[in-house]
Amino acid sequence: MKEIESLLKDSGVTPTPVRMLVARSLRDSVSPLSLSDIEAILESVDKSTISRTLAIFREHHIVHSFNDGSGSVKYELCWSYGQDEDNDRHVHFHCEHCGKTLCLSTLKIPEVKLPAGFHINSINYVISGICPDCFQ
Amino acid sequence: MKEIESLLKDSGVTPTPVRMLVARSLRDSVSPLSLSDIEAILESVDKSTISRTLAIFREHHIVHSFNDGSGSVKYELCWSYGQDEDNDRHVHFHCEHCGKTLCLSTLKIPEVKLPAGFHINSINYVISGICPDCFQ
DNA sequence: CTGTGTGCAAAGGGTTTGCAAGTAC
DNA sequence: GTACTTGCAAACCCTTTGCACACAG
Repeated sequence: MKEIESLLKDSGVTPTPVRMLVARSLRDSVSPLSLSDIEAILESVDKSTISRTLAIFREHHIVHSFNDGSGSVKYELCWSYGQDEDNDRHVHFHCEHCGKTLCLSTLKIPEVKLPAGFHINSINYVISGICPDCFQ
Repeated sequence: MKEIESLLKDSGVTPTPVRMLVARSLRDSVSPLSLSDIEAILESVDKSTISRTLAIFREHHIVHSFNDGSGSVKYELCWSYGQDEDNDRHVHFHCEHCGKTLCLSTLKIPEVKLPAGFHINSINYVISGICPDCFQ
């Protein structure tokens, strides 16, 4: 597992205590987290600071964000940093019952052939439904 | 082109003037619209009414909504009403420059094979990038 | 008279910004 | 001292809700 501190440094971000905490929360979570998820985990850190931290992380491609339809944006670490860029293009599953968003890292997003002239930055592939835990 | 009035009636929704206007806005737009897009088109109609109208449309599967990452939910008519359900599972493209979201109706969302136990309700496939008009 | 539909104002949630105090170099 | 980081409060955007009036059957 990559060291959080060197991940930040290598990305050109000063590893302050708060930034380490935010990055560690994301690393230790089994699923992507929203700003308020992180706020709940790091009780002592202000949400505005978390917001700014996540913005910095995004600019430096330490995290990527996506919208799972839950109403709040979710963040996860870009572990593909420095590797094959496509490593982070995987499918997410949003459970409409428990509200969790799962990261199906083994499922790569199938690409489609766009008409000429479109330039792709990122792809958001979210499946909504009921997860195995919630399906009785 | 299907008549708006019969679309509403057939779906069990009373075709009031405001509802017709909202449905027509969606039908006449080349791209999916947000609540505030519709509010801007229908200057005289209150946003709360539009919000309630869209909620009713959603319940009756007259429109479907999705999140393009722009910050506001986009709506479009379900033209596949009464037909093959998968007709509406197509790809969207969100331009990060002009902010428009295009509906690539010819591109069906490629499906992935989920592990057992997941139950799919809907799939959201949005590509973000620069559209041909904005790419110099 | 009773249902339903609508507009206005206000509240709600999620996120960001202004500003001032604190910290590191 | 200078630049960066943080917390608090307030603002912001988008959407929904409460309430009262209007209208149709």
